Amino acid sequence: MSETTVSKESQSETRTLADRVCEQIVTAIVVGDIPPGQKISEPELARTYGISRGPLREAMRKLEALRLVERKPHVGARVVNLSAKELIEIYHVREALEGMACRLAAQNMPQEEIDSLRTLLDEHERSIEQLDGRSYFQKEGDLDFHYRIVNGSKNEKLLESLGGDLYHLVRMYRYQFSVSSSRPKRALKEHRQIIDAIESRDPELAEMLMRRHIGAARKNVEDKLNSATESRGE
Amino acid sequence: MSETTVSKESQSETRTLADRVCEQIVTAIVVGDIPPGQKISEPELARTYGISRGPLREAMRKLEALRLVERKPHVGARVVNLSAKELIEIYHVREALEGMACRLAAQNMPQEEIDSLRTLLDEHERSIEQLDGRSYFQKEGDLDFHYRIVNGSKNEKLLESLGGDLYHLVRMYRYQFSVSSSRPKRALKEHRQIIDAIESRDPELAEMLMRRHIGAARKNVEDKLNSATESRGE
DNA sequence: ATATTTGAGATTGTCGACAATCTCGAACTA
DNA sequence: TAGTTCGAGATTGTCGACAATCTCAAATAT
Repeated sequence: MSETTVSKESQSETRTLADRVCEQIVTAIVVGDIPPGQKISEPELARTYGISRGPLREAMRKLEALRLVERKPHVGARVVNLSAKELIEIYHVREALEGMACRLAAQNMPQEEIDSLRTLLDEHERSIEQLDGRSYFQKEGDLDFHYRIVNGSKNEKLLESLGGDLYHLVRMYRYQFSVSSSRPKRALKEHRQIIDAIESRDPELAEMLMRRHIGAARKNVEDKLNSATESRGE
Repeated sequence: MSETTVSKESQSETRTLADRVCEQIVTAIVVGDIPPGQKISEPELARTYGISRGPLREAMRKLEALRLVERKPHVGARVVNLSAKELIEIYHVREALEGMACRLAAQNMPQEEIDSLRTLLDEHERSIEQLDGRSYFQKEGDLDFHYRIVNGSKNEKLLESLGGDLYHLVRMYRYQFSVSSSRPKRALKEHRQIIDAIESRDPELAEMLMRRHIGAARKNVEDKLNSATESRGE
């Protein structure tokens, strides 16, 4: 798991057992080891991770807060199964939220963070040219970029809303459908345009570019979903 | 507590003990019975509500997800104490999110919900004229309006992001600072303008009015906070 | 043969107790 | 006297067991 997408409390290594297991389960769900829609048995998972049901239940609560599992009283927990509609909804929310984040980043992001982000984009470019690192960067690197923008907005509540749960869902979707952004070079170019606008301290342009960028990603997702469903005759 | 601001799982009366207690604590925190910054003792709260520590800990997890309490491992939980900065941040997030919600509502809100919302606004007007019901509607009624708009957007993820935690924080703040919206009549007028735009199926206008409405509310909050802090010489 | 009911099995919710960790005041030292 | 160290007390984290509830298949009735 990439460190930059993880909230700050991970720095203290004396985290509680429930928190560590929760993080493990998050990864297991995101990468598909525990498939969507899978019913979760508490005793079974507790044995799997070698802990008791107490901490595991706490972890489940946290997963529920992250919208990665849904629980019904006296029935049990299931891993979420994103519908196409929900996935599109998430992109709409991101459009609004990250649009604002980008505008704020153009006002508040420190120069050093901008420089660091440019370095990250250079790494992305290299990993696109040499295809071996490709899958990682397409899956996680893109969200790293977006996370840093939101972080640069210096709006804590915005970071909570986006990073709290939406990003995990997006990550899960990408692994689940193994979607590689159709044109990584184009995405990289758009990322560069966005960081340019931020460095120019041009809030309106930055917001517009980010909204367009996410909108394009949404359209890409819609197309893939459509072609997938109609080929399955659904 | 107003029923309309509560998520749908409350319909089944066979909720789990932890969920019911959680709801009680939410109310206690929002209305200030448990003041912001207060340290929460698990055994004490468990005795207060007549339950064991198990369910109470689950309730605490849920409260943490609602951003109403903050927990540190091996230290304990405290009720959040919103800083002025965070409060303003919340209004910014609402501006972006509810702006989009309003645009979507103009496209998707069923006519019957629009009619129902107009009825609600009539009630608000009556409660403003006769001052006795005033405090309730200023505290909760306004959020009822906003909640219905978001609900009318028919975007589930949007509802989760806004209704999940932000609204509770706004409610808490209003009770805590006992802020009455400075000009309830003006707010009511703006609400009517917004619902008009939605019924006219004019997404751009609806979004613009909502953003302006929340922006004005934010400015109002900023002014109150500034006058409050400078009078205290902080 | 289909629909309804019932009951065994498993799962979740709840509880009390023990262990690990932190807090904070008192004793001690420079 | 001020600063530091140490330990008693309280609090949180973890565990295993019991009770309440749901699931689902088998048996019965129509």
